[in-house]
Parts: sequence; C-alpha cells; structure tokens
Amino acid sequence: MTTRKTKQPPSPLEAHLGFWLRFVSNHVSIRFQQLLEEKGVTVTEWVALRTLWSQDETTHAELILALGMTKGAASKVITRLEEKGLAERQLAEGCAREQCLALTTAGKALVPKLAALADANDDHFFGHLPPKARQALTQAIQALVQHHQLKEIPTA
Amino acid sequence: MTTRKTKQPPSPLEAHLGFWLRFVSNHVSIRFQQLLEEKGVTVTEWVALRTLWSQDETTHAELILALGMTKGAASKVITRLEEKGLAERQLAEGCAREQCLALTTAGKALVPKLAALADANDDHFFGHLPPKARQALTQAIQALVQHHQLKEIPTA
DNA sequence: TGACATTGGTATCCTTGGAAACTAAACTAT
DNA sequence: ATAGTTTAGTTTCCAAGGATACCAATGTCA
Repeated sequence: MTTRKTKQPPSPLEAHLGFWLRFVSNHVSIRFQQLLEEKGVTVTEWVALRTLWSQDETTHAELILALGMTKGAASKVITRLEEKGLAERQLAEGCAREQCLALTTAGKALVPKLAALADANDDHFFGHLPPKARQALTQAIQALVQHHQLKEIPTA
Repeated sequence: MTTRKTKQPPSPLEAHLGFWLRFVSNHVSIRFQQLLEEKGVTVTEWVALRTLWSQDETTHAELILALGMTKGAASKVITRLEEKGLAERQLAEGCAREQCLALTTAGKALVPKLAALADANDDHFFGHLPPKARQALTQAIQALVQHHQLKEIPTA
C-alpha cells in the first residue's frame, strides 16, 4: 500500500439503499397526503387522530411519543385538531397540569374514513405483490426496526 | 347482506407497510442528516452536490429534476450552496437566461467526503444484513419503483 | 419588425416542524 | 409552609419547502 489516496469516484446517490427507501417512502406518503387532503387533514393529523382513537383519554405526553415530534410541535397539532373540531383538550381530573385529549364526535366519525384511505393507499402501492412477497417485505422492514431498536423517532 | 355498515375497527397505523417504510426511512434520513451536519450541509444539499459532480455544467432544470423540488425551492438550494462556496451559477454561453451550475473547488473536494458518509450511514443500517438479504431488499424496493414507474417525485 | 406567448429563474407569502425560552403547576426537602 | 426544582404545555423564533406572482429573455407569428 503506497501513498494511495484511492481517488475512487464518490458513490452515486442510487448506490444507497437509504436513497431508494426514502424515494419510495416519499411517494407513498405524498400520495397518502393527497388522499387525506380531501378530508382536510394532514398525515401528522391522521397519526394523531388514529392514536386518540385507540385510547381515548390519551395524555399529551403519549401523543408526543406516537407522533415522534417535539412537544412544541405536538402542541400545535392538537391546536389544529381542535380548530377543526376533531379533538379536544380536557384537563385530567385531579390534575390541573396534565391534559387528557379526546376525539370529538366528528373526530370519531372521521377516523374510520381516514383508515380506509390508508388501506387504499397501501393497497395501491403494495396490492400487486403476491402475499408472500408483501409479507417478506414487511418482515424485512420490521426486522430492521427490531435490529436497531428503532424507537418512535429520534426527533433530532 | 343486510344493512350492515360493518363497523370494523379502523385499521391501526402499524397495519400499513407504508407506515413502516416511512418509519425506517425517517430514521435513516435523520441519522444521515446528523452525519452531514458536521460538514455543514443538509441532505438536500448533498443530493444537489452529488448531482453536480456527475455532470458538471448541470442546468438548473436538470437539478430541479434530480432534487424533486419546485423550481423556487431549487433556486434557494443553489443560493445556499453559493453562499457556502460550494457551487456557482454561471450563465450558459450564448444564452442569457439558462444557467449552468458547477461545483467550486471546495465543492469538488467535499463531495467524496459526503459520499463516504452516505456509505457509512448505509452500512450502519444495512451492513449487518447478509449480502443476499440486503440485495433482496434493494431489489424489492426497486421493483416497486419500476412497477409504479415512480419518477423523481411528484412534487405534490 | 413588433405584439404576444412561452419559459427560466427569482422573490414573496404561507405552512410545518425543531429549538429554546418561558409559564405555571406540582413535588421535595427543609 | 415555603424555597427551589422538576415537569407539562405553550409561545416565539427560525429554517426549509410549496404555491404563486412576478421579471426578463426568448420564440413565434402576423
């Protein structure tokens, strides 16, 4: 090994799996976003709404976790949902600080429709795959989550 | 079939492959972003720089395509790169309108380093996979691109 | 050649999210 | 009980990207 600086050409963008992942993921998200647009919500809001559905009386902190955002940003999401009449802040009983969040009637009515859109979008992108392939892909992705112990977003 | 509205519970977030894709993709991008931070560039800027490397004398329009952004946003990226002394706008010869973009010396020197970071990040996330699995995953993702004829971003 | 359309690129406004400062509630320890 | 600290949540400021209006150069057709 002489004094080689080994001037290999820098690897191209497409050489990285991360690039392709982001590429496809962006397409999937953007299309979903367009579907949601008709219902007047964003992807983030969908995540929040769906989370609130699972456990009514979700605490602000839990929502932050689910959204994978900073508390400031999460606060704003909730405000938006309130303005749209889809969710409500409620003070937790016996505690003047923590908030309980809950869906309004309108919110509860909306979630299933949004879920249908999410399903449709997933089908659009992955429906053509034979079940085995689709599962293999899901499995591979989830294995990555597992292996790296990816938690709900590093949030920087 | 009676008047069933079939009140199945709305599908959970994790039921969608798109969800997991975005989840992992975000992690990969964020980590890459952190690596790039030390060099003072963003992921978008990396894409731009790497594109300029391939074809010096890239036109503004080509860059827009590569970045998958609106022209306005692309314009700003270029401005940022100029401010950082990494790229330059040059008027195309014989045309007072179209711009040719090119890397500066500093820009040329930086690209390989950034490429190394991209490689490192990819290895971090996918290096543990046996070559076959890694390839299978890449192949699966690229097949999606192929199948849906995904072009460089719909940009809304 | 001159009026109009087309097109490359920029500037402006708006939205979203992170960072950090800030407010107020609640806990701890004396 | 009260001072100091921790913690839930909001607010403010900033960066980045989309949408749109805009400006200037080019093309086209009469």
